[in-house]
Amino acid sequence: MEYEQLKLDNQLCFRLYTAARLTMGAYHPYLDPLGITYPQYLVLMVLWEQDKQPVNDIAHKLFLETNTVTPLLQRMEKAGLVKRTKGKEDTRQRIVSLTKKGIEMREQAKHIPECLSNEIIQITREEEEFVRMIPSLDKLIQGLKKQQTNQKH
Amino acid sequence: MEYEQLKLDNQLCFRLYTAARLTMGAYHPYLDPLGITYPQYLVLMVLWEQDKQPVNDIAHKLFLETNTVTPLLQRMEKAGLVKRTKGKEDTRQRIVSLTKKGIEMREQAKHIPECLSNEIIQITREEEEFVRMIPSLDKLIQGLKKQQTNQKH
DNA sequence: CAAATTTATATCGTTCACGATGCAAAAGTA
DNA sequence: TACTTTTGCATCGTGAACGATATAAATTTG
Repeated sequence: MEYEQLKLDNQLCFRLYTAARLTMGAYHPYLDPLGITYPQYLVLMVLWEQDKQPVNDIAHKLFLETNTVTPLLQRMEKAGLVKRTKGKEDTRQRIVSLTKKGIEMREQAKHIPECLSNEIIQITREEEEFVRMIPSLDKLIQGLKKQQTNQKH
Repeated sequence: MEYEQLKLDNQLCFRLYTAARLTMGAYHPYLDPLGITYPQYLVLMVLWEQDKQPVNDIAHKLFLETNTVTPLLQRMEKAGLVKRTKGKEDTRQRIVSLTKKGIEMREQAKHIPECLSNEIIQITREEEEFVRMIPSLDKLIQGLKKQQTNQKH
């Protein structure tokens, strides 16, 4: 079986890729009414935890590149969720802060994590094994992140 | 802690999303020389396993929508990897088949899965716990897929 | 202090991903 | 057989994701 490994069935990455897409899809019923996308929801969670952050910090916390986050923030600014102001000590920075609308959305989003986890329990009849995946995923993420930032030089 | 669950740290989906992106990134050093992307690699794996499939079958095996796969295949056709011919019994179908170039690429790609799994082992110093994630991810994928196809009516 | 380098962000081009819509062929129905 | 519905694929528009590149401000260096 020379090509046995080249089968979809045997591949972890394909499963991660698919699981991530479908899980993001599961957020649709909750995010559509708020008029936001999943990546925008991630940005909001970062800002709800700590308001007024430069683009770089947000990107770093989401493991995204700034050239992904910048247009994302521009769309969110157009939607009235955030403001982007020039930094005071460092004028190269853009400090991103929540608008009233962005702050208030936290209240509406409060129950989303619980809803999602309930859905996953209902779908899979098992929560424990997903909680158990978390440390493994973290290890993978940290390792890949380190590896890939090293590769850039 | 009213908003405790609205923290990135507590979310499985964010980890899946990030792990999937970074893992796809880990394929870059192997796929760039072949001139293909990760989703194109997935399509090739589907066709290597069984040549001459309609668009719908490919999309279904990858858990993607046909309106994602169609442009993907068009790009792959332009790159000379696949041919798309009209179906004979059902002329609505487009049968996708590998070209010589597409077939030959299998030989060059043969070692990619092994390389990737070696990298993950090296990065995380542990393979077992990732292998253990596979059934959980499959359960999640199957459950979400069923749920989301039901939701469409 | 001037020049070179680094840093923070933005812009551009390409590829996904997918909802909405369109269209022609096939299948089901009156 | 005519009509309706379904199916298979394509097109369009929007929003990511990211490599490459640009630009201005800060930092380092000579």
